Amino acid sequence: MKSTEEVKKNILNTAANLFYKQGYNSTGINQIIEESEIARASLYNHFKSKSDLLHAYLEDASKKWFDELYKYIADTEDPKEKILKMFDFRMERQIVNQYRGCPFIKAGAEIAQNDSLSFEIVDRNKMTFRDFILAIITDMKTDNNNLSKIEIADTLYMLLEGATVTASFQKNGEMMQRAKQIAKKLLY
Amino acid sequence: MKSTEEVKKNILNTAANLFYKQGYNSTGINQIIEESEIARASLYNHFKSKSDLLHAYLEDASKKWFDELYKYIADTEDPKEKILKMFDFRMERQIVNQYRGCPFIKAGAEIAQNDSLSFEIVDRNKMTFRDFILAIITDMKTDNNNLSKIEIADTLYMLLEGATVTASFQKNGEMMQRAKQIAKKLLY
DNA sequence: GTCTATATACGGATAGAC
DNA sequence: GTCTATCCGTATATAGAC
Repeated sequence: MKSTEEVKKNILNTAANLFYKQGYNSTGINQIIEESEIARASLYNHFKSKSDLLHAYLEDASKKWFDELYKYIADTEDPKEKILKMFDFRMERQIVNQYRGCPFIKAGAEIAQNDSLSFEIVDRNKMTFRDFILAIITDMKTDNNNLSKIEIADTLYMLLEGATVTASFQKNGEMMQRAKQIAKKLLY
Repeated sequence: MKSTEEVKKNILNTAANLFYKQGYNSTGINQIIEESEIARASLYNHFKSKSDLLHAYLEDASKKWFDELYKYIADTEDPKEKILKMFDFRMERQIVNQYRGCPFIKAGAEIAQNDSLSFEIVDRNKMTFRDFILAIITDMKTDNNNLSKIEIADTLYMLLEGATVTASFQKNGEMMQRAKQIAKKLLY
């Protein structure tokens, strides 16, 4: 009925949802196989361990995250508007996800200190995002002779991360709105 | 030999270390009682459940965190220097703790969505910190007529949170140093 | 490749002796 | 209040049939 590749995708999708919503450590293999409606050994056929599944999830989620971001700002031309749209992008995601916070930071916060591969994937995600912000800033005229373009990009990046993490325990988007207003003032 | 209050403190200290270093979900009751060298039922005498222990840990750690911060900046008078010392404070802690990140955000990232008490404690910790920054900024002359004092405080707060969380997956303090440089430029 | 059955360890929590 | 013994559920992972 289902191809082996579909089985794998199915497992990955189920795991992605559970890992994000419940957390990695709070999600058991049993629940994943149950909700995927596949056999236990099928999971271990496609992924050699639970942490292997975590790595696959993080890689896949990161790819999808950027795909969605690019799509979200695709028809925005003005660099400053592009930046502000990033705030909207992350705010909308947080609303949809009931302020569970950034999936990558969330995963990074609960994995063991020796799981360097997970940290690496999270780092790559965040630094790619930071570089993306910087690339947009570079295309921009700024009269902020106090901060360099790199510093502006870093500030925007940290505003976004700081605001998103704050939203995750406040369970509202107030700080994200404030961050956007600050960004607006920094840019204009 | 040991008073009942000492037993409780002992359990709390052990749990604090393990919860922060290994994570809450990765730390079992068994390990806590073993390393505390107390009996299983003694733990349940002092704390009615594992999550009760978590709440006690978060409250206690928050109190100690502010105690240490106040001590750290006690002999600094200049408001701007006080702010910069906060960056140093958090950087030093991250070095000591091998870049495990902020204990409150770390806990907030792995607890269940319905554990509202934990979120509340984390939120109180962070907003008290944000208000403390704002109080210092209020005492300050700023020529930044672009951002209001509240916005400056929010920016500094988010720079600190964003940088600390970034350090936790990069496993170095580079972004925290950058954040401090940016803060310096924002303040002077 | 997918299945079920099972191995083995540990999770949180409680009962009843002292 | 502290102790040990134990309950029951679930954890990750593997073996062997089909």
